[in-house]
Amino acid sequence: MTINSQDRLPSVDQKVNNIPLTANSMRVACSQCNLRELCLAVGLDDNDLHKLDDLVVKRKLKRGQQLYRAGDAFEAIYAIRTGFFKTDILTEEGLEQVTGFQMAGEILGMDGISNDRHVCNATALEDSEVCIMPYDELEELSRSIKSLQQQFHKFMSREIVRDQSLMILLGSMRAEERIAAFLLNLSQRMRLRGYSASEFHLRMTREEIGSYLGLKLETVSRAFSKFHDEGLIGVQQKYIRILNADGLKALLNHAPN
Amino acid sequence: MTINSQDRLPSVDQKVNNIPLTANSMRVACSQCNLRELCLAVGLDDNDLHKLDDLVVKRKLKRGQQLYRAGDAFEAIYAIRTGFFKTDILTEEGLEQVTGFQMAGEILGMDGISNDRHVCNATALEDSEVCIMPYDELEELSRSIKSLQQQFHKFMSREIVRDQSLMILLGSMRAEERIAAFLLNLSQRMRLRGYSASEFHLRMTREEIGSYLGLKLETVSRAFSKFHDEGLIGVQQKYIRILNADGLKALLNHAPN
DNA sequence: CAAAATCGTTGATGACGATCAATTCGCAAG
DNA sequence: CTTGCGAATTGATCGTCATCAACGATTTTG
Repeated sequence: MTINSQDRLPSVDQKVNNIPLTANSMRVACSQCNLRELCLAVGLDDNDLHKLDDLVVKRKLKRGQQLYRAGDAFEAIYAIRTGFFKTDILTEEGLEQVTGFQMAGEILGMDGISNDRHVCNATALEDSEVCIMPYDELEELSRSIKSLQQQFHKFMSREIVRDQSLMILLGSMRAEERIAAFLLNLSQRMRLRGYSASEFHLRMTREEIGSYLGLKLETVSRAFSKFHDEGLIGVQQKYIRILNADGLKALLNHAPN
Repeated sequence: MTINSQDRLPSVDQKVNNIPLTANSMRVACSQCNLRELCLAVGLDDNDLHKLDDLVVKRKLKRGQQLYRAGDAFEAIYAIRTGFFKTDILTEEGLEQVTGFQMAGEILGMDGISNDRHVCNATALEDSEVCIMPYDELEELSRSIKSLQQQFHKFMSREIVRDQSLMILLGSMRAEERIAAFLLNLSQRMRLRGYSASEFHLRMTREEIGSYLGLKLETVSRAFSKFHDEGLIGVQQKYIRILNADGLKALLNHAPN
């Protein structure tokens, strides 16, 4: 959680959005990205896709590196090409609160638009690659490309809806329901990306899951063990198998409160 | 909570965005609105302001009327001119979960952009007036007016940030901290609008506050009573006076967990 | 490979807030 | 004025999850 100067790339030579164009940050073509159906590029024709290409730059991050930090000047939003991230906020008392986990095709950084500064930290939980989209250029381009504008607005709105689902989870579900919902959500997002929905590696710790769900790590661990005993899931540390998805879903419905 | 057919305006004559242009829904000038510094119109010059005027229509709602419902087709976003609203979602089990309280100058409806349908209900908690901004026209106009585009993006981003603050509240604060934070937030927003920050009427019930904060109504009531006994606030039903704002703030800081 | 550190599991106990219940208050309608 | 109803308050009890603590497993580091 301490700030490591290595997390930041040195400032040299040619730069795009303050990131040097070196081996780990280079031009990339949206037109050839296999995520373009998940990403901002949805629905763009070839011509427009090339315009988007012109403003996108790639950057690689090692596990543990931060993409941006709370307080950083807001310059760009980021589309995840590969890898896995968490976003978190340090509360007044210095406690970390995780606000989300993001995977390929999802957009990071939109929280920064409101005040020209990021309000949360974004950290790679595994080696990852993002597309940097300088915000002022994106704004300009989206004034001339209607479907880009629409897509961008949909992404922002989706973030709002996502946050509200989490509010409901935090405000009305009990511990085991939250965990079940969390696992099902992850599973669903894996499926959407063509990965197995029934087995995957968690990239985050129990503590991070707990922080995200408003629970303590012990509670998360206990719920995993209980689900395991009931044959709902298989658990081996971070390797999870969903054995009975319907059983998990059943936990969500008849909430006692 | 039941759906009352009176809530919907009848369909007659000339209509804008499916709302008839009658006494309670008429044209209005952003250029002369005293909220324009809070609203989407921030930073527009006179010329652009008039273009915005052309697409905005006003609508009045009585207390208890719904502006839109979950599942409704998304057609417009709404700026509150006067009054007070709540947004809520009905969970699977039929429980109401309040997702926000909105007052003059705030924007409603942005959740609908992502799927072309609203995901929550918006209900007037007192007689209110909103500006209807048809979304496709707003999108088009914001392609030609840069500062409108920027302002709109900031509003969406602000909504994301707001939701995340609430996630932190729900995920990490105890009951009394939540209530204190809630009162201070309301107070702050009243001040911003030129009202007294130290005394105001709550427009929502204890149950709605509880739903918003992830608490039961009894817990809300008890916290109010306790704060009252400690001289932090004055409480007479829905009439609240903030007697010791610093005392309330102090509750937020040294959180035991 | 050993040592250290991080992460995860499990048990025992207790606190916070939910739940159940009774009463009071305020307001609208008859 | 009375009646009725929703909203709010207050008390008593209970359940869920946090906390404290010990141990085990896994990964990292020198």
